[in-house]
Amino acid sequence: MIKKKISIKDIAKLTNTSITTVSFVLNGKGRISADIRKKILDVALENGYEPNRMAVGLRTGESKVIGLIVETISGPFFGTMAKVIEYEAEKAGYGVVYCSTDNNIQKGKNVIKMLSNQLVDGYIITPIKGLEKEIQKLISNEKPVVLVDSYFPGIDIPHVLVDNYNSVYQAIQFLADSGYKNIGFVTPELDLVQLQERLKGYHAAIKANGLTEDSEMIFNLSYNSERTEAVEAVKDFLTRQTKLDAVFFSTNYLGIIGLQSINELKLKIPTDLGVMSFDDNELFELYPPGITSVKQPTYEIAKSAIDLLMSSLNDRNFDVSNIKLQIPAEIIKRGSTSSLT
Amino acid sequence: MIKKKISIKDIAKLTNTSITTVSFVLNGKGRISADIRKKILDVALENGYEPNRMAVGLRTGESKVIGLIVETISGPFFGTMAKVIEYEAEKAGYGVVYCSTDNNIQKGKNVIKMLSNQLVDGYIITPIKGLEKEIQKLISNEKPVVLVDSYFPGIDIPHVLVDNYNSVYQAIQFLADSGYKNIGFVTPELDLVQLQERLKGYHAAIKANGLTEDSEMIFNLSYNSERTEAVEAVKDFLTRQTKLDAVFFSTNYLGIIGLQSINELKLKIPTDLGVMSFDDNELFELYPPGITSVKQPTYEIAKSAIDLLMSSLNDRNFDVSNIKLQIPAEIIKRGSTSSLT
DNA sequence: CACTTTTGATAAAACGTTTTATCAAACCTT
DNA sequence: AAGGTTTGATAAAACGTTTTATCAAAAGTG
Repeated sequence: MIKKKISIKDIAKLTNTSITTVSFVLNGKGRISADIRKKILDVALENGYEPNRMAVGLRTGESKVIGLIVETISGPFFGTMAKVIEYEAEKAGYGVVYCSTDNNIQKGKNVIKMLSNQLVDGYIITPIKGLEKEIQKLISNEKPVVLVDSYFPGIDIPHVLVDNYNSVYQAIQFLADSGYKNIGFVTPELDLVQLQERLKGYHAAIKANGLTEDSEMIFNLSYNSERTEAVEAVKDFLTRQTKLDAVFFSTNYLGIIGLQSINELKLKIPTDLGVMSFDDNELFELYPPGITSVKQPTYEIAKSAIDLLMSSLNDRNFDVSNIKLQIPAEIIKRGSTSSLT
Repeated sequence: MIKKKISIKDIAKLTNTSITTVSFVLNGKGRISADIRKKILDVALENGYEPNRMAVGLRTGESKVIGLIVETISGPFFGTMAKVIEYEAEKAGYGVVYCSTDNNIQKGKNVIKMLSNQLVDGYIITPIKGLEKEIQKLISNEKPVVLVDSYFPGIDIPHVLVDNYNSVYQAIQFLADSGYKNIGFVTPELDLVQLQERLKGYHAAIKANGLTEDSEMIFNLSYNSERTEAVEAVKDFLTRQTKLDAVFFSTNYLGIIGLQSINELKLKIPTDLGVMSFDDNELFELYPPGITSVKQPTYEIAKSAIDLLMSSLNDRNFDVSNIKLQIPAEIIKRGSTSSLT
């Protein structure tokens, strides 16, 4: 019952032709008469022929697989990202492999090494500091790379991400317009450009609106802490900074931590405290009274990234190294920021 | 600057040995003297040699990649699943490719076809009706398969999933013990065994506790409806069935829809209505007053599945076809089911 | 010392493709 | 009809491994 996979050689035998002829027909190359062509195509279809990817890969040096290296494989950002990329890749005849770095440099290096053994034709990567060399090596080995969600300042690698600075600026502006005066900022203690830019956006908007500036109102949360510890830390921050009338969480994960903290402190949103978070999610939509958020254009980011990658894959001397997209975010207004109404 | 990848042949040349010798040393096979061995190893390390997976795959017929085919690539079930499998696979020197079926038979077939071209050595699949033939073909082609989350009744393919029947039975039992008498059941109109078993568990527990039995209290929600439609449908159901004092949602997704419906109807949980859902998630934890849920042992399921797959991969004539694991779930008790306190 | 056995190393085939170079036959030219 | 050109088909090499079969030299045997 074990049916051996049929090969190009078998088809040649079955049709009294040569391997070359079969290959030509199947790939639409060479010049083969219509009747032989038909005969071969028929036999191939009949026997459900599928080329051996390994052999093709070995011969052509292409795997028709792209690698998606992401910070963490759970999370809504990854979800849509993966879906879009999978869909687009499939249309172009590519498969997708996913890997996660978990914000760990060593793991990132391993993952890249593993994928780079001719396993993958191109990469979409959410980069983290420390991986600059490895990623540049990929590029110098002719493997196209597109970064998403972050980038390496000063290094010319194409990337596409949300406009962190301006979206946070507008978020804080929105809070200011809503009447908040003392706006706190909670951010993870991670050395990532995108976080720094969010912070810059915050600073700029605070200054521009003449709101309270106080470094005490900015809280750097240690990234490694357990969830419960993190909640405690945020609670601690919120109880210390009693003057706050609103708080902005710079990441999705932190926003959730924040909600839990606020809930445990029995603070009322938005009357005791206005709340806004970066990166929308389902919880923010449903959690009463609805949490105002900065919604990343995840679909657009993913789509641009895969399009970019496909372009470099299809046209090897199409220089993409200077393509740097920053896509505006959308502010989703919900009940958590309307203390005045 | 483009450094060509070094091959076994290059190493042979560099060390004045033969290809065979290098291969033997690198794979710990054959018998090679210690000094030659050292020389080869040194050169290999120095030049960062990595075998060409394509060539190895072509020669050995193994790709060292396993395929994970899942219903949907977002969602918390997939998240942990992927993480565990990735981790365990990597330990054993395997990579992982992910694909989703989106509950669509045709897409499932495509995905399997794509992976089966010698691209993948083994599969972990969340099966859907209609894929029986394709999956059996994989097995008869010597590719190990482990099903998760569901299975094909009457077909001997190893699988591991939560004990749907008993966990829902216990859930309803818990609701009964909490004093609820008129318990509704909302389930997607999908022809999946696991859903049928959840429904059976419901029926059995209702009967065993002498609670109100009424087919009107069971609501089959059309799966294809848009989210807003789904919410309207559930709202409609809840307003029609005024006698309900509690409702059980048979899937995570439905639980969320349910929460939104209940919220829009301005019903109070748990005083107006007790709420419980299958499959825990972050929203249920944080959404006030906390939603009681049946928490799937996702980690255990994933771990068992990958262990099983690895066993069949490592020992080809180890018969796993009769391994059928049903792992108990845990009931997470929260505020949504305590109207009496 | 003449032989068998063990040791250490290798040549060569095979895996299934793609592609280049080649070639005979058929078709045009004039 | 001789030369040139197009057409249709193929042989063979190559991609980078693994593995079987082979073999010379070294070591063991009586």
